[in-house]
Amino acid sequence: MSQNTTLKKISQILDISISTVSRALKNHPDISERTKQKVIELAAALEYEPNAYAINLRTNNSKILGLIVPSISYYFYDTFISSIEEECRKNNYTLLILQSGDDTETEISNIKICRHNRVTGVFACITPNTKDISAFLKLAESEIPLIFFDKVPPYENCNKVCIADAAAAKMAADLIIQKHKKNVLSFFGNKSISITQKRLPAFIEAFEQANTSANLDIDFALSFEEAYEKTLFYLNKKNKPDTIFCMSDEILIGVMKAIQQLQLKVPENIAIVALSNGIMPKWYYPEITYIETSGDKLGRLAFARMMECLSGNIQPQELIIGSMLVEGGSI
Amino acid sequence: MSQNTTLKKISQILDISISTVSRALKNHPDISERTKQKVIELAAALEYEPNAYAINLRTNNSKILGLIVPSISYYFYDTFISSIEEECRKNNYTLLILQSGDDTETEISNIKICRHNRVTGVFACITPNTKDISAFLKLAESEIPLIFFDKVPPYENCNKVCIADAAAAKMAADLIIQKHKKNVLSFFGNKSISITQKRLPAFIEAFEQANTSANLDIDFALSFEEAYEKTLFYLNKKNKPDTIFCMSDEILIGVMKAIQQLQLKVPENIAIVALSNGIMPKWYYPEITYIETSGDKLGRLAFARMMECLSGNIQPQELIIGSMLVEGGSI
DNA sequence: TTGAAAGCGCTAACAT
DNA sequence: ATGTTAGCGCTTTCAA
Repeated sequence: MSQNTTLKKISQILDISISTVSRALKNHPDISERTKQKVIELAAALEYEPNAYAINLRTNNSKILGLIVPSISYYFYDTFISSIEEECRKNNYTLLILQSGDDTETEISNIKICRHNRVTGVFACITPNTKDISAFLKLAESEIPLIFFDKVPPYENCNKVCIADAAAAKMAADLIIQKHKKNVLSFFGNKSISITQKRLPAFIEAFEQANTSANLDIDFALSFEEAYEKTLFYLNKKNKPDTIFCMSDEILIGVMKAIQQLQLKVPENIAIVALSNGIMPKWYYPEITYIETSGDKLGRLAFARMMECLSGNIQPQELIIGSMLVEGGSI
Repeated sequence: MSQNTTLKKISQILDISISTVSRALKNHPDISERTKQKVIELAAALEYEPNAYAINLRTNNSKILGLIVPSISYYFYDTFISSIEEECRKNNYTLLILQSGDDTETEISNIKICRHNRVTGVFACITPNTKDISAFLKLAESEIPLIFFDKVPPYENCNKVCIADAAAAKMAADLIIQKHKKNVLSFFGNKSISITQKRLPAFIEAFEQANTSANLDIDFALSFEEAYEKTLFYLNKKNKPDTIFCMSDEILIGVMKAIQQLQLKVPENIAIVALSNGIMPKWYYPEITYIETSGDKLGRLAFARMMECLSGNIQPQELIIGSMLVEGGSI
């Protein structure tokens, strides 16, 4: 029933024109109070629901925002997504969430879905395999505001919203140094993604500047399984690490599995420091000490930037959000 | 640019009528090959993208499916969502994912968003707090197919797609009995949700039927924190359990945190069995033995059922999907 | 084989 | 304060 109530129907019942009904429902000042009331009442009674498609066809404003992300779950994005969702709800936008799953073809297809649904703007976090971002840039050319977040392309001329990757990595390194750790194993993610490219050098530089005698091993893991395998390997060596740094939750999971297997005590036998949005660190005992890379704050910032773009402030900008140390008991 | 290409524009350039262009693009048999080719080429060159809003306004078919779920991440739903997404992509549907976050108001607002965007159908998993499902049922009254999945309401006359909750719980119980466990602690989730109501009695019944001398403790945990606290409590008792059953991933996380804290060896000191979609059990060492409640298969089934509803097979049905034992090393 | 025309539901400029 | 009208982009019936 609510599906069929239209302005026309209301206007016929009330024997007034369609435009009067339209105006009454929008609380237009021209319309008399009496008419307004009649219309609003009837609309409520008939459960009138404006036809979003007609509105968009007419106004060219879908009030849908697209969100393209490698994966919805487990790691960083869930808090980001939740905060964007909340903002959308507050501001009467519909959020269209699309997972690309590390697959560039699906990513392209997701961009098409955004176009097809004529989204008002797009939030995008690129997959580790994304080299060619021309399909994304075309959105921006079509005047669809585009905001990259977290894993962003190495391209200057676009909107980006990132956490302070370098600063966070440095904080982690400084913490480890300050605790006088002597043999540090640090795991980073895919070398070709922006966050690794920012975190890794900052981490190394912090150690160099500290002028410490600590040994620093750097390795990479692209999945939790790989982090697990490699951790086992390192912890079975003669000169085994006293500290492991995990660039991401994914890595943390693998490292912790290996530590469980070897029955090491944290932090007595091995110290752990991670970069995380803070959900998984609480799943372990002792809770993991981490540098918070807040998806929540990042989401709010991205949304605010989107609103700015939509209201005309189009100059590409890169925004950075700070992070902070959250102490668990793992170091 | 692609934003502005319309049938009209193409028709003007080619000096033919709009309807001919429309037909040519749809490969309508009436149109000559020559015309078709010309049109298709030009459309490609101008990056023509059909206006979904105009189509929907005309045809009343949005090809958007809504998915309303308590939470996108961490636990069961991600595999379910991914498989639905894949089916949608294959079948040219857009999936609108909406999180309710255990909040009934947000859930209602999500239903409204579905209506507003005139979705073709809705998949819904209700929150633990949802008592009143009338807003959902109204969708079905408006002839929007509605398929509940996983956590479904206690209401006969609607479509449901569930895992074999009772059978899965029985499998877990049988496994524990067969391993001659003597002191079993079992954690269940919120008593007011359907899956608990199905799993709990089946679990208990399996023990009763087995006529074992084993002691069975039943308790409930609504969050991973609660599972953690309660596990600590039970494991510090004199007569401590030799086995813990976890009804969900959420509970498993809490239980495992307590086990880490107490430095118990799995399965020597304590055995674990869970119900899970299989992602988290692999995060622990030894990997957790679980009864698979496959979100993936459930998603495919739900989608297939949706397509059936859309093609007219509207009789409410409850579909159940089997589960199976996946051995880890935790019992 | 192609074109003309109506209409989906709505908004907004232009009457009155 | 209210009505008339045109048109957003598309599909589809009817006509040629």
